[in-house]
Amino acid sequence: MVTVMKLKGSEKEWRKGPWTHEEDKLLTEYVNFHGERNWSSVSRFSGLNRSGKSSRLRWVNYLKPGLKKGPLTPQEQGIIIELHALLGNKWSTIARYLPGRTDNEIKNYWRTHFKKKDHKSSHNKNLENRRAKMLSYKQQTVNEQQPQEYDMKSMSSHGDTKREPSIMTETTPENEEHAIMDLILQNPTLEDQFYIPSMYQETYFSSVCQETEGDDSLWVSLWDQLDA
DNA sequence: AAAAAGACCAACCGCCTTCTC
DNA sequence: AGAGAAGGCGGTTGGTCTTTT
Repeated sequence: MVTVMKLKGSEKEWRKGPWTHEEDKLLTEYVNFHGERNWSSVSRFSGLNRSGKSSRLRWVNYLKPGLKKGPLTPQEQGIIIELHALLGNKWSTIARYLPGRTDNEIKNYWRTHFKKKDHKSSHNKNLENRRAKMLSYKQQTVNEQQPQEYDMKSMSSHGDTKREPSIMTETTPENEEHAIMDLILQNPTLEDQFYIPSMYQETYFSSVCQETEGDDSLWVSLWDQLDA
């Protein structure tokens, strides 16, 4: 059901609820002409009665060219699980490593498949241990390198325009984690390949996924095998 | 066949950060 | 420097479809 929202302190009433084809068309025309910015101007220039926030969300999650439709591949699922183990609920960060997938999609996937199931006893503990091991191990490696050797070139390779060079030189925990992740992806050591099998052993991993499709115990047993 | 439960996903909300003036 | 606006993000909700009982 579509409703109309009245904003506090404003006479403007925004339409809410599912988007129509006509609205999608208007929004697409607006973005094609004005680019992905000035979302608050969408209603003024396009005739849409949607808030800027709503318009941006619709574009980013549904209309933007290059978005992949359809179910996540076993490969993508594996990457999500492993990046979540490393990064936690940083959905937008995880999405940067999965071109064509949105943070909302990844978040929905995670909630549907894993959130409700409490694997804390074994699965989650293994993930936490792995994350700690990897960060500790890679931190050592990063500290031994010049920062410019890994930070910016890896950022650009992932199409990440948000992180600027000046920001990357700062040693915030988030930047360090990104740098570690990028370093792992670009220069995998044998140990990395052991810890992140889905990223380096495609054939092995997808065959396992196909054999055990739909079985969440795969991940528990996989971690157990690796930890053995 | 029908009701209940589960799965999936689009969209909204509120908070935080960044930008602009 | 600071206030307000805009953008971005994670959490949550609610509707629809599918599966199970």
